[in-house]
Amino acid sequence: MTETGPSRIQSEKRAAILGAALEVFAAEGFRGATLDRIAGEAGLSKPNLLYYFPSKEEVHEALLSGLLDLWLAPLRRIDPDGEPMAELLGYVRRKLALSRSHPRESRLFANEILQGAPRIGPTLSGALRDLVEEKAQAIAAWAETGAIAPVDPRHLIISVWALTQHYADFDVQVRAVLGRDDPLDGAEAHLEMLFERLLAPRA
Amino acid sequence: MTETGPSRIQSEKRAAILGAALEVFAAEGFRGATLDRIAGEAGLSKPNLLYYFPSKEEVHEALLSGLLDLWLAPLRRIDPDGEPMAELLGYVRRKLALSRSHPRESRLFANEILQGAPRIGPTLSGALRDLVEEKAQAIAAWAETGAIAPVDPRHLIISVWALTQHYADFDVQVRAVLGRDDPLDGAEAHLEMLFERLLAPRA
DNA sequence: TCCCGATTTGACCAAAAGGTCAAAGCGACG
DNA sequence: CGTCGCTTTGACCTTTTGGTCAAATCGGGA
Repeated sequence: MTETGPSRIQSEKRAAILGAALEVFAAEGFRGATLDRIAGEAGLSKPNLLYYFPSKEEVHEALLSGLLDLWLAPLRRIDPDGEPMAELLGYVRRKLALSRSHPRESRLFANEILQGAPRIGPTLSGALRDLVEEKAQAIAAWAETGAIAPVDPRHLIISVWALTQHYADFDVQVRAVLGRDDPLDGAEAHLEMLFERLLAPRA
Repeated sequence: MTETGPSRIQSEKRAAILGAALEVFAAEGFRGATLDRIAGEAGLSKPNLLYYFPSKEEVHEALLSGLLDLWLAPLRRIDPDGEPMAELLGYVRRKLALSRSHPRESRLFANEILQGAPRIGPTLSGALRDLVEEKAQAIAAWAETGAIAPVDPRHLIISVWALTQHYADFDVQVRAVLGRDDPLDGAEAHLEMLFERLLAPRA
């Protein structure tokens, strides 16, 4: 009964495929991506790719599952018992860091949402909604005590998503406007200031 | 030499095609969209569509050209000689209104940028960049006089884009979280407040 | 070294998709 | 009401693409 995990070559090839697929799906969307291109970028042939994943759909699925977890981790780490301002600014910082470190994941997610979330729709109105509701409660409580200025907690969260993800998803446009090497540098200071001003308790 | 414009039927069919194409390109991206679907949605056959436009590329091109103009109109209307706070809040309001009235255009644009702006790339680093630079100057001047709080003008503009477009592009996600009929209603108040707090002159 | 299962590949298939074309249909104007 | 040009269509072509399969190759343990 010795459970044999996937062989070394299995994990390596599967990882290579997922890496290439992330690149291609993020850049072209699901329908625009081709197995040939993914296989080529992963350094193997199409039939070989199909040996590791039964279909294009399943490759995509493998990427998407788990993505939401990664994506929501920063929000999840908000601690209702922490110092409100620090918690929220920390959230913004973590989310922006994620955009910088995982731009392809961001674009993969953006593609899925843009297309109407055909594959993760249910999760959105399930787990996602629940998590947002939970954290919104905490934020609302903070606002009530006056620890932060009054805000609509849900729209606040949406604002964090919009502002941080934009730098990854609209990278080319941001670069065209800023013409800088790493636009994320300036973004960090800007966003920190933005949320400080937005949330600073009123006198 | 009586110039005969396009016949009534010509304009009608071309408009129908562009409408359908906007819908499909926005939802599926360029490569994901098919001529059959566009033709079907426009109420004609594929060869008939090809009678009005020489190729899929040209349909897409027709949509994209002019889109940037529409998209940048709100920014263009910022008046350097106007009242700073009113100008900027007016800009936000106009941009959000555009997201509400033209969600498909927003998604078409998002798709193009996500895919690396293969078709409007040059315009981005040309006309777009120039316009942003021009308006950034005005905003910087306002900040200098203390009429608004100090901000990085370019990142401010990017923030407006991110926040307003997000409501159109990520519509399904926003709806999943808010569960409301029209999320844009709450958004307007929220964004107005956000930018007021961000830009209100310091004491 | 030999063997057997894991891995890889070239050839192939069917469906989808962009595009062409000649012929048929239609409509406005003389 | 007949004609001529604008419009529409079905049939067809080629390329691309997701996927299959049998055969070949590889690689590590006995």
